[in-house]
Amino acid sequence: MTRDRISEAALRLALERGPDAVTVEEIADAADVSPRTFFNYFPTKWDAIIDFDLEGHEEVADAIRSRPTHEPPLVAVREAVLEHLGFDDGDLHAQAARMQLVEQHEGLQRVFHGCFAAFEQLLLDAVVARLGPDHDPRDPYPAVLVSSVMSAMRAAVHRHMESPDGRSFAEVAHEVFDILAGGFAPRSASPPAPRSPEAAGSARA
Amino acid sequence: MTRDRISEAALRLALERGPDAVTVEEIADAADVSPRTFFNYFPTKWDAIIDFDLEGHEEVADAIRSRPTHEPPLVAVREAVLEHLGFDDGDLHAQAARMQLVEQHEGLQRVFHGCFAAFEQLLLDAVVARLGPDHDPRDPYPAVLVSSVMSAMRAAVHRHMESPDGRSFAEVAHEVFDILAGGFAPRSASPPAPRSPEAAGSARA
DNA sequence: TGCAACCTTGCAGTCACTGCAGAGTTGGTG
DNA sequence: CACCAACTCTGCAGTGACTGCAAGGTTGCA
Repeated sequence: MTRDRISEAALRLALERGPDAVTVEEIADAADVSPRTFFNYFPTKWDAIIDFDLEGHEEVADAIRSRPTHEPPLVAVREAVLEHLGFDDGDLHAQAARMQLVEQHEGLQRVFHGCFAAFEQLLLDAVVARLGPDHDPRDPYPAVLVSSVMSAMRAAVHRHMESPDGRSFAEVAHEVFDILAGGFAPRSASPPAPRSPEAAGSARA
Repeated sequence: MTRDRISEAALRLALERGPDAVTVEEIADAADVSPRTFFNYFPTKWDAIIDFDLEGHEEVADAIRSRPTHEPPLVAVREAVLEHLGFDDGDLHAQAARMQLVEQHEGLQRVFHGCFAAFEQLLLDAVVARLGPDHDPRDPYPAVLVSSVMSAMRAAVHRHMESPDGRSFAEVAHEVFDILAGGFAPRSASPPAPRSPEAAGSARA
């Protein structure tokens, strides 16, 4: 909870004055801890603002591992991600604020991408595990798959943040997964392709 | 050339002692400049080690813009990237050293991903431009496409660095693009799918 | 000779971040 | 109650990254 107080104060102050205009000392003050304590919880100022927590994400990796082995990798990842990353609106609101900051600030962008990369590594391990020990470790397929999924999720989050047009996050996420699964085939029209009901639950059917 | 001397010294020293054990002052000394001059060329120590230069990459973006408009976006990006990112072995050798550092060091990883993201933005702008002004700006397709291509390139670079088994970088790059174009379809076997000659030059044919 | 543009530098200062060692709780054990 | 171990928080001192400013040197051009 000390951790939460710190990251909360960090985000709030960063939003108020901009990330660069906030010092660690001020964040620590606002969170009622000493500057030294700040660094017991976060390695850098940027990490406190982003407050990326990998613990919840390990569930996703576990979910990938426990999907039926006959499933194509993309489907397994898709289902695991969509099931366990069920962003509720509360999350989304805080995340939206962070996103806005991240977009504007290069230092934050770097940290943000780094955090995503850490998550990516978790997923990659899971996908590789699914493929079995006799799979060629030099095969770039799993890495490309996982990276692309992460990219797609990033795009979905952005897309959902920037223009709140009523579409749920799940809808956008499904759309981007369809783009991946379709091999980036050119679409006839730009408006979001309506998804057939059975496609939504394809892997479960 | 001052810039080159600095980044060269930075990379060399970082390789010798590890990135954390090198100070800006030492790098500046090794490059025969003052520490202050160092910061005239690079905003941070990590940037000097990575020395990511966007200028060359704008060519790729231009190439995307000038591909025939009837080409599917993925093909246009693929051809533009493969044509202009023709890593020669000299580049690859220096890059390999950097990669090795980046893998081991989290701070460097962050900067590295940030640089890639900047490149990504260039490509994204180009792809969007190709789609024309009447394209729905909220369509996540271009972002997903470009991100995935970048992911694939990263994977290709890693793959090519880690296990030098004689395959050229172009071969690996083609393979990862095929993975994207195939919608991540499960492959029957893991060994790298042999590519037919005409597929290699597909878009040019 | 003088001027303008550019590169380089020193200086002073702020702030991020670290290792260490001590102080304060808390909870369990004799 | 006395004792101890574990944990959290804190102060301090120190290193090093990074910035703004103002000055010196060099080049090239009128």
